[in-house]
Amino acid sequence: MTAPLVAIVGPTASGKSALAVRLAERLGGEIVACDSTQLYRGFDIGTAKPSPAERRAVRHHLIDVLEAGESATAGDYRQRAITVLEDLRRRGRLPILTAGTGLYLRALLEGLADAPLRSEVLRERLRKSAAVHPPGHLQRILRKLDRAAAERIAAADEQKLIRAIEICLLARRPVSEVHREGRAALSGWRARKIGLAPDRAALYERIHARLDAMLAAGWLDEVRRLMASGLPEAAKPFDFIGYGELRAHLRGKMKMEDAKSAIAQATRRYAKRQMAWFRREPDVVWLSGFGDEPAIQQEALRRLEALGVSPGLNDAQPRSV
RNA sequence: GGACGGGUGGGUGAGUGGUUAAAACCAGCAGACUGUAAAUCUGCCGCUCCUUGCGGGCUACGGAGGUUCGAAUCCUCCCCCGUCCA
Repeated sequence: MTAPLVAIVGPTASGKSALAVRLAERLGGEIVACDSTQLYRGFDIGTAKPSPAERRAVRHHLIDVLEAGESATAGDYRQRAITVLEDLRRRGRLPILTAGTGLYLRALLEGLADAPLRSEVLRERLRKSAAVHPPGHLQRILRKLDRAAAERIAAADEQKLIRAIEICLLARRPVSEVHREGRAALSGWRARKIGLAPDRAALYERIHARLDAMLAAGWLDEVRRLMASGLPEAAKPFDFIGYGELRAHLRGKMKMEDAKSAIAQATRRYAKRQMAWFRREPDVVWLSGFGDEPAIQQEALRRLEALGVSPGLNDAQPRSV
């Protein structure tokens, strides 16, 4: 017995939240954020969390579930999401994922390999060792552990090399082998994916307009408050787009004008990376427009209906597995 | 009017006779990515042709001439910008 699940994918500022709310109201659904930044409590404006009004209108999940000091992982996200999905299934509600973080969506839908969790101790050792050795050190280590994996990862990609070495060492066998054993895809659900693909120039305009709106909504005060709250300097969410720049500005290290253009630029690049990722996502029904446009919302509803997702039917559709 | 300094590819900016379509950085474009993913990394980045090659042709370092086998690099004049002196 499988039930439908809707996933809305698309770049930042493409209107995923607005579309999700609309679909949830029409289809009897609840929203499950699939976004690595909205997980964090307190970082609200810059991560473009759904508005209080939207959150009142429709129930949202997996927003504000972590403290700033904690750090999210794809595996952890998957666990939490599965728990939420089971709850929705029990209550006969349609899950609507708003997916900005491609890796998390993939981790949920396709699963992750049964690989060891990250070890901060080991990572720290590797990082230190890389710092005192000539370039290419990590790749040489990985080459000894797993030649194929070493060839796939660029010598400069310290982050991925460390993860690969970590898996080899902790699992006591090559990463390639661990990955080859496959991953446990999500079962019991049929994912129906809607992709938002607005015109590039229009998207960039939205990004700029949204940045102004975020600042007008008090983003800077939010950052000031977060800084004053005693969070560690290195807290993960300060790496999110905008938070670092605004913090630098508040410390007098960056002019507001420069901070703004840096934020806009980082956001545009982020949007591009999201588009590159989602282009490869299988079985996406692409709509060329923004999720808050009525025409796009109508089209999304039509297409979902064609895929067997309709109002009132979601908990009643018999399915052969 | 005079004395210097400077004008380089979308931007910043190296380069002072040949291995230079021109360093580097930024921007831009494309891409990779199975536990940091709003992260991390890679490629391309004057135009054009093809047999896609450490391939051919064309255009390019303010403008016009000149020197030279060869010039972004040297010379002459002109234009523009900056600083200083009148």
